[in-house]
Amino acid sequence: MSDPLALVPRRIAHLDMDAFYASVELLRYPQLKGLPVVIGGGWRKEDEALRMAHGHALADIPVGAFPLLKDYVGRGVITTATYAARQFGVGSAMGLMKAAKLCPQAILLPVDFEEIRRYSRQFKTIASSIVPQMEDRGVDEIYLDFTDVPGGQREGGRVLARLIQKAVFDATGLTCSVGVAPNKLVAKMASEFNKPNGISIVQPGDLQALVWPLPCRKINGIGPKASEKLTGLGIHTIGELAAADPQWLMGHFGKTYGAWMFEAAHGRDERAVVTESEPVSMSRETTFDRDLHAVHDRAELGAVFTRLCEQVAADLQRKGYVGKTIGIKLRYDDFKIATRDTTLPAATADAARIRQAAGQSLKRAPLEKRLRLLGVRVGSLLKAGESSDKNQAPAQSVPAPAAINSEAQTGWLF
DNA sequence: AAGCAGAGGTAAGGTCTC
DNA sequence: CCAAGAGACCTTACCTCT
Repeated sequence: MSDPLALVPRRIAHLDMDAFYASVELLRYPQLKGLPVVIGGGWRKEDEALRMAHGHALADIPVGAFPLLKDYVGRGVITTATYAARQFGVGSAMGLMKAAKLCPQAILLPVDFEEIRRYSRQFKTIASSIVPQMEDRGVDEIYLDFTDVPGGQREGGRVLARLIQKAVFDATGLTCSVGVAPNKLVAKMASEFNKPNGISIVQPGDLQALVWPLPCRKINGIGPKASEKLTGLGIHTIGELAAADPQWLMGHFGKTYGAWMFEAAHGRDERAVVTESEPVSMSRETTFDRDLHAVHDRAELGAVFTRLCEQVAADLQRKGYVGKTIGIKLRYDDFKIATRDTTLPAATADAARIRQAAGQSLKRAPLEKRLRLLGVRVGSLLKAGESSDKNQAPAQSVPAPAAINSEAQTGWLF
């Protein structure tokens, strides 16, 4: 695919569904169109009531019957906000309490994961039926390789992008934005240029005009930390980053990351569109309603801990994986995070074994401060069928049976 | 016997993404 | 006094084996 001798230059598209979670809800509740709506938070009684009480005619539920952001109590964040809500300054990842101050009258709906997955599958099926080289990038995004698709080069990819947009809309009623560029990096940026329901085409020569004026943060891979550090070094735009000395960047950001940044600023990216991949880890985590203390709230914590292990075990079994690195994650009341891992001699998907190993991990973490979040992760995954035959390994860190007993003696339920 | 280099594993922390 | 959940990947440190 990424044949360097290819006669035709690559044309890569990035497709991003517009305000996906919110748009899916608007399909059910068209009466909310144009109003500030945010999706997020946890499950609440009134949400269930909303859907049950009015049952079959969702579109007839009066706007006044919907729960409002200002009435929310809890620790959730916003997953998606409609464009009307974004006018008020609320947006993804913002705490709901903070958002309620900015836009109290916004309607708040919970995420309906089943519905989201349904539409997600639907738009991906449509897109891949037109462009088979599709890379799944989560629930609302994909990359498509236009290069070898007949007509994929026409107008730089605009014709094909338009076709896909229309097909997705006809099948789902949802709009998306598409960027087409010589590679994934630039296509990803381009899909943002014309949101919502837009298409933007970037040719190699357009980099200077379209990309260089943007802040470095727009590069997928430069997050808040790196962005902040760049600003401190006097680099604000991608153009400035491109003009920086690569050696100097490597000095400040490390060899790998510094070199990558420089390449990215020049719009260079050779990554292929990857049509399939295996998961590396699976995890479950939860934030408590209130901060818990390991000693004082021992029982509550133990119950949550067991449930997380059962959930992750069920996830593994359902998807047919086993794993041997069992980890826990803690977030303390000060938001600091601690993780601990234990590697088992053999991969497992058994809740009790995961629980036991996770307990080993947890015992090694500091438990003085109050806890806000607890998580359980299983890594080093293998397909459940294939036993890990080779690499039965030194088995160094096997928790000895004695450790299990001593654990029982401590009375500490982990 | 001791030391070193390289490979590979493991553990912990951090960053980034949607 | 706000700030979810799930997952990927990177760096650093340390260990063991050869």
